[in-house]
Amino acid sequence: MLRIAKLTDYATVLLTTMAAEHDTQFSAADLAARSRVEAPTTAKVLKSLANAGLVESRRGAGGGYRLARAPAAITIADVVAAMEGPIGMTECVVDEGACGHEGHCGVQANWRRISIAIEAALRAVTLADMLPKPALRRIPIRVLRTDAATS
Amino acid sequence: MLRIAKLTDYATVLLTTMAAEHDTQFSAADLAARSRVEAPTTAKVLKSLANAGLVESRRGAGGGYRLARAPAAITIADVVAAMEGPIGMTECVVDEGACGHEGHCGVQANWRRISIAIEAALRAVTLADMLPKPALRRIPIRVLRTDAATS
DNA sequence: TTAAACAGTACCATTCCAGTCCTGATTGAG
DNA sequence: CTCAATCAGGACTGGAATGGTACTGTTTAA
Repeated sequence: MLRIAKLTDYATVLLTTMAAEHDTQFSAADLAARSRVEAPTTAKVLKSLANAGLVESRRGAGGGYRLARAPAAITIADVVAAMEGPIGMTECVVDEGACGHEGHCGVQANWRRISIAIEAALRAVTLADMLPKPALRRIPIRVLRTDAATS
Repeated sequence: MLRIAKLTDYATVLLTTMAAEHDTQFSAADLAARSRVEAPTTAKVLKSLANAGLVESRRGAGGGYRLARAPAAITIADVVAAMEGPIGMTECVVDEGACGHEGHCGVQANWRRISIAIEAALRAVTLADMLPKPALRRIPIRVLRTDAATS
């Protein structure tokens, strides 16, 4: 568990396909065929990505979609946020005041810090990294942790 | 989005309550009252936690629950796994072979690496860290990233 | 023997998600 | 100017998952 939505997964697949030729414009149907994602689903995902500004659309005959930025400038955090809204592990991280326990909840602040760490990890990976030429590299990411120690 | 389940959130609240006096035994009703989580929900969560081995239960009159290990030895990754199953951002990370796109999917391996990074972040935070005495400390976590560079 | 307390299961209502379809607006080409 | 290609936006539906709740059984201490 702790899954991203399927549509978010499809979004990464579609965007990665576009990133492979990132100044090309693709029609939704073309992208669906290349990515092997169902055409109606592809169209739905691309609309969301366009609304979020990750891809640019051109309407009309000869229209299509292209990446709005360079692959290295689009992060997985961007994609998740575009498809699912703001990243937050608990409701209270995103919708302040939505949880009746806020006054006496001891873990709220800690979940907020964890959420920030997760988002940082997702922001460290870009579409360029997702291209299928995997060679590994380890990079250190700073993760907030609560502990009785100095900053 | 990218939420943990509410029950997982409740689990952290209950466990944190227990961690505050971690060699004490609590009845489910007592914990519910202290944590202000509904009693039936509390009972349900504690059963899951007991099955996962994070808490130990004693049945019968005078029974109850206590932490199975020291708070510093129980991580948020443990709690999430206990409540929601193995941590994985996409289905194919957890259930190999469940996705029809496995042969031609270029992002699968990268999602696996991202999932591992997320899990590492969750494993870096323990119940002891969740106790409401927040003083921040930054620690570096190694996060796998795919990139055209050396290992 | 009895009451306290956990164990296991089953159930339901609600919400959410994935997938599809339809209609409308825009644009290039003939 | 007309038509076809293409995106935009919204509505709808079936199914699954979540979250709560309740009921029955088992164990244990007094």
